[in-house]
Amino acid sequence: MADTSTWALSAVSTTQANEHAPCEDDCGIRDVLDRLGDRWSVLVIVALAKGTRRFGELKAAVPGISQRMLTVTTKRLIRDGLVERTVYPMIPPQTDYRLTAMGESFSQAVADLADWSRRHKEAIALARLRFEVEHPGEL
Amino acid sequence: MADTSTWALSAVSTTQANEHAPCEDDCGIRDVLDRLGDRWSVLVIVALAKGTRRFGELKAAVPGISQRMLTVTTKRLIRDGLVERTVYPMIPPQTDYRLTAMGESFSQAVADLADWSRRHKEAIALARLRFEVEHPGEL
DNA sequence: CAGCATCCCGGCGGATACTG
DNA sequence: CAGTATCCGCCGGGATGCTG
Repeated sequence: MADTSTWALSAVSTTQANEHAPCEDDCGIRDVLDRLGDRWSVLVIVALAKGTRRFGELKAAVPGISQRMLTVTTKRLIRDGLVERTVYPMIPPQTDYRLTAMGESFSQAVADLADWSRRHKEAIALARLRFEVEHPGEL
Repeated sequence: MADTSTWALSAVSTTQANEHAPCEDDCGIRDVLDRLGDRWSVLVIVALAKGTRRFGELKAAVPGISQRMLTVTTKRLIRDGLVERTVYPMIPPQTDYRLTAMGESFSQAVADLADWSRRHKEAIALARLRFEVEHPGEL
C-alpha cells in the first residue's frame, strides 16, 4: 500500500477557476482590513479619537508620518466616511479633522483590538522567542 | 496682520529626530495589525476557526491563496503562537493545522471586527459613492 | 500531499521640491 | 500652514518548477 506513484495523479481540484476569488459570501471586511492594513490609518484614527485636530497637530501627533502619507491617509478615511474635514479659508489656512459618528464607532472597535493585543503581547513575544530558537533564521 | 512672510519661517518642529518612531507608548498593536494587514492571515484564521484542517483542505478553504502564501502565512501564525502544526510522518504525508487557545481568542476578536464591518458596509459603500461624485478621479 | 527555491512585477510609501 | 506633484526603492505576494 501507500505507493508513491498513485497520489501523484490524484488531481488537486484547485477550487476550479475562481477568477479573482472575491469572497462573494462575507466581505465588506476587506474594506475594513485594508484600512487596518496600511501603515497609518489606525494611528490617525487613534490620534483623532482624542478630539478635533488640525493638519499640523495631526502630523505631530502621529510621529514618523510624512505630509504626503498624512494627506493620502486622511483622504482615504474621508472617502470611507470615517473622518470629516472642515476648511477655514484664512491666511494662513486652517483645516480641522474630526471623526464622524461611524469613525468614533470604528475607533471603539480599534480600541477593543488594542485591548486584545495588550493582553497578549507577552504571549506573542514569548511565542516568537520560542520559534526563533526552534527555527532559527526562518522568517 | 497675517503677513504671508511670517509663517513661512515658523519652523514645523518636525517631531525632532525620531529615528524609526517605534511608538514607544502603546505598541504590541503593530504585531497584531501586521497580521491583520497581510492579505491572507485573517482568512486562514477564519478557516481554522471551523476546526482542524490539513494543508490541502486549508488551501481549498481559502480560495485564491497560493501554496507559497499558505505556507508563509501559516508559518507566521505559528511563530506568533496563534496556530499549531502536527506532522504525521506517513506516505503520503499529512499535516494538521489548528488554532491554539490564543488563536481562538484572536479568532473571536476578528469575528467582532467582522461584525462591525457587516453593520457598516452599506454606510461605507454610500460614503464612497458620495466621495466619488464630489471628488471624481481622486483615489 | 506538503512543502521549498527562484524569478519577477505592482504599488505602498519615503524623500524632496514647489504652490496658494 | 496645508497641501500637490514627481521620482524611486522596497517587499508583499503571484507564477512556476523541483523535492521527500
